Amino acid sequence: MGVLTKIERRAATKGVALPLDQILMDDCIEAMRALPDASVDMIFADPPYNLQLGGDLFRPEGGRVDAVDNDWDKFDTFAHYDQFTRAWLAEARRILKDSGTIWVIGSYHNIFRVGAAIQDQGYWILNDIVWRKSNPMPNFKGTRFTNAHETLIWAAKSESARYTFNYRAMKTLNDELQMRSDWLFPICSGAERLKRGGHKAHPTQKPEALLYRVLLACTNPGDVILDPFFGTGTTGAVAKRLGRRWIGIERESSYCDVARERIAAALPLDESALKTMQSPTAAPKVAFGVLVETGMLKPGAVLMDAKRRWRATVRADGSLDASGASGSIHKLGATLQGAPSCNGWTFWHYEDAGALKPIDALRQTYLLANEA
Amino acid sequence: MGVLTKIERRAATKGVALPLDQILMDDCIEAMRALPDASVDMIFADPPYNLQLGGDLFRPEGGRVDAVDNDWDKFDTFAHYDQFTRAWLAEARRILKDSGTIWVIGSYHNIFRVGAAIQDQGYWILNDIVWRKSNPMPNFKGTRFTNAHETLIWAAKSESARYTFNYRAMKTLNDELQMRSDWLFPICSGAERLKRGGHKAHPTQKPEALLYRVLLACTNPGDVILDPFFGTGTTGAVAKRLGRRWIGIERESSYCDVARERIAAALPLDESALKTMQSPTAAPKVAFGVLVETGMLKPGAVLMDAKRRWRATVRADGSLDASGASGSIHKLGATLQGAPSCNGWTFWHYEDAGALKPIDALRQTYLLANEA
DNA sequence: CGAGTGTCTGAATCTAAGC
DNA sequence: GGCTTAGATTCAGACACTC
Repeated sequence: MGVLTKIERRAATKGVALPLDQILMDDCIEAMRALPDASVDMIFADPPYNLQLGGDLFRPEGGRVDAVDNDWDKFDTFAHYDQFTRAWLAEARRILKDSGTIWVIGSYHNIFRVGAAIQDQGYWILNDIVWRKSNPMPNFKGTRFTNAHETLIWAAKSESARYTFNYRAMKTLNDELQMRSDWLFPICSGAERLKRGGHKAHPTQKPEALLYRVLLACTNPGDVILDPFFGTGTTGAVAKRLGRRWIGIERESSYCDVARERIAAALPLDESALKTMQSPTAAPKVAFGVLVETGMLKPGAVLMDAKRRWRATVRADGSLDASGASGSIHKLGATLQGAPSCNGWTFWHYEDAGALKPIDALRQTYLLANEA
Repeated sequence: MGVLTKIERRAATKGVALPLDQILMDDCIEAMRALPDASVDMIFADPPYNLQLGGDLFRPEGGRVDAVDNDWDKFDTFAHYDQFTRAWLAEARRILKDSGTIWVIGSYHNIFRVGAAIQDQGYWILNDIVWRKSNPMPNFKGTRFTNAHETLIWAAKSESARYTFNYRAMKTLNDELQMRSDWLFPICSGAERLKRGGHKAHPTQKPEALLYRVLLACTNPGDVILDPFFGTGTTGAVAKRLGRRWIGIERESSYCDVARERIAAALPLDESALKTMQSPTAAPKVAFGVLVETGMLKPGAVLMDAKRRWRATVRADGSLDASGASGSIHKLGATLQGAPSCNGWTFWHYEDAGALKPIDALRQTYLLANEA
C-alpha cells in the first residue's frame, strides 16, 4: 500500500493507448469493453439510483420538487437493476489495475444491491464511507427521518491486492487525526451547480469537495481515473485540477457538452501545491548501522526504552546486546517486550544531557545532513 | 402512519398468546417458527456481521485487540451467510404485523447483503440510518479510513404498509429540527458495559441510547418488540424502561443469564435518565483541510503570520510548505517559531484586499454556512 | 479532595519489501 | 509464492492512581 513507485506505475500501463482526458459518448458497458485489461488506477462511479418515486412529491407550500425522474434512472425490477449493475461492475474490474480501487456512490435505493454485487465479484471492500450532507432536503411530509446522507463503497480489486491509500495526506487534511468514515460536505449548490437555461444541468451533480477527497486519498499525480457515469464531469474537473488523468463515459450528449465546457475552464494546480504529506515509507531508508559507522552513536553506547525498563549496548555491527539477548534494534525490542514486533527507532532512546531522546531523532539528523 | 388506535392494535393481536417479556433460548429461526403470523409491532435485529477477520491485530504500543472471534460469527461463504439471512428475514416478515417495521444493524461486512435480501423479500426500505460512533476504535495500521460508523436499515412490511413513526417525538428529541438519518452516539462502555468475571459479557453489546431512539421512534407504549438476536438484552432492557413489551431469542445460555439479570434490574425511565439518552451534539470542529477541499482556500495560496515574518504555501492536502519545512498549520507554526505548540488558526493569516485576516475567520464563515 | 497522569479498551475484514 | 526482516502505526473515554 501507500505510494507505488513511478516505475511500477509506468510498467503497468506500458504499451496501451488509453483515451486520456476525453469523454467517450457511449453506453458505459460498451465503452468499457473497448478499454484494455488492468489499465486504470481508479474508478469512480455514480450509477443510476433506481429511484422509485411514487408520483410527484409536493413541498408544503405547493411547489413541485424537482425530483430525479429521468429515463436513465428507470428500472422495471430489482433483477434488471442487478443485471445492469453486475455487468458494468465486471467490466470495471477487468479494466482496473491490480493496485487500483473502485468507488461507488449510492443511496439506500441501490447501494445494498451494488455492495452485494461488489462482494460477489471478488472485489474486497475497504470501507463504506458516509457522505453527511450539511444541508439535505427535508422530509416534507414528516413520514421518515430526513435522508441526510449518501453512502460510498471503497473496494480493492481483490482481498490480497496492494492498493493506494495516502494515509498521511488524509490525516493532514483532518488536522492530524485519522480521517474517519463519515464525511461532512454541503450538497452541490450555488455557483458550483451547473445550470442550462435556468435549470440545473444534471439532477444529481456531486460536490467537487467530495471528489477532491476521494482522488487525494487514493490516487497520485499522473494516475488515470475512469468515471463510467460521467454526467457533468465533476470527476474530470477535479482530476484535472489535481494533476490526474481522466476518462469519462457518458451517454447523453447534453451532459457531455456541459462537462467538456466545464473541464476546459478548470485550472490545474501547480506542482508544488500538489505535494502532500508523505508516509515515512516514502522517505529514504537509513540503516541503524550507518549511525554507528558515521560515529553518531559509538559502539558500547547504552540505549534504553522510554521508561528505563530495559537497557542494551550498541555493538560495532549495529546490533544491540542486552545481557544475553541480542539482535537488531527492532528484534531485540520485540524480544524484550515479548511483543510480536517493535519499531526500534521509537522504542530505543539515548541519553542526552540527562534527557532520553529516541534514536529516531538521530536518524532525522542524519537524513537532513545527507539527503537535503 | 403515526399512532395506530388502540382498537386497531388490539384487533391485530386478538386471540394469540405471545411469550411476552421472555427470552426464548433457541435458534432464532426455530423459535420464530413457533410465533403466530402478524403478531409483533417491531423487530430489532443485530445479526452476526460475518467479519472474516484474519490473525491477531496488535496496537502500536503492543497490546492485542480483543477481537470478535466467536463461532456464531463464522460463515464459510457469502452464499451461506445469504441463506441464513434470507431464512430469518422471511420468518421475521411473517411474524411482523402489517403495520410493523423492522430494524437491522450491520457494518459493511454484511449490511449490503442484508439490505438486498430485505428488498428482495418485499420489505420496503424507509431509511438507512448511520450510527456515527463518537469514540470508535482507530485503524491502528493506517491502512484505511477509521471505521467510525455502523448502518441500520429501517423497513416496513411492504410498500403500501401504514407504519408507526412518531415524527413529533423525534423532532422534539432533536431540538425541534427534523431527526436526520445520521445519529451520533458513543459506543457502549463504562458502567453500561456488562461484565462477567472481569471480561466483557458480550463482544458486541449495543448502547441503550441507540435502542432508545429506535423504540421511541417506531413503537408506542404496550407495543411488542421482537429481538431475534437478543445477546445481553439491550432491546429488552430499553423496552421495559419505555413501557413496551418484548420477546428475546438467544441461543447461548450464558448471554440469556446476563440478559435476564439485567432486565430484572431495569427500572422505568424517569425524566433525568431521559436526558442521558440524548445524543451528544456534533462538535462544531472544522479541519483546516476542509477549507481547502471546499475551495475557500486554494492549494498554492500564500499564508503568513501577522507580522509577515514567515510565509507558507497551502498544499493540496491542507498541509503548509515553507521552503523545506512542512506540516499542518499548527505544526509548521510551532516549528518556525521554535515553540512547543502553536494555534495555527490564529497564527496564520491570508491577505484580503491588502489586509491580513486570520484563517480563523474563514473557519467561522464555514461554520456559519454549514453547521448553523 | 482536586488536578493531573497513566492505563486500558472498543464489531477490525489493519504492512511492505526483498530474497 | 512463501519466508524473513525492516519498521510503521491510535482516538476517545472511563477509570485508577498519584501528588
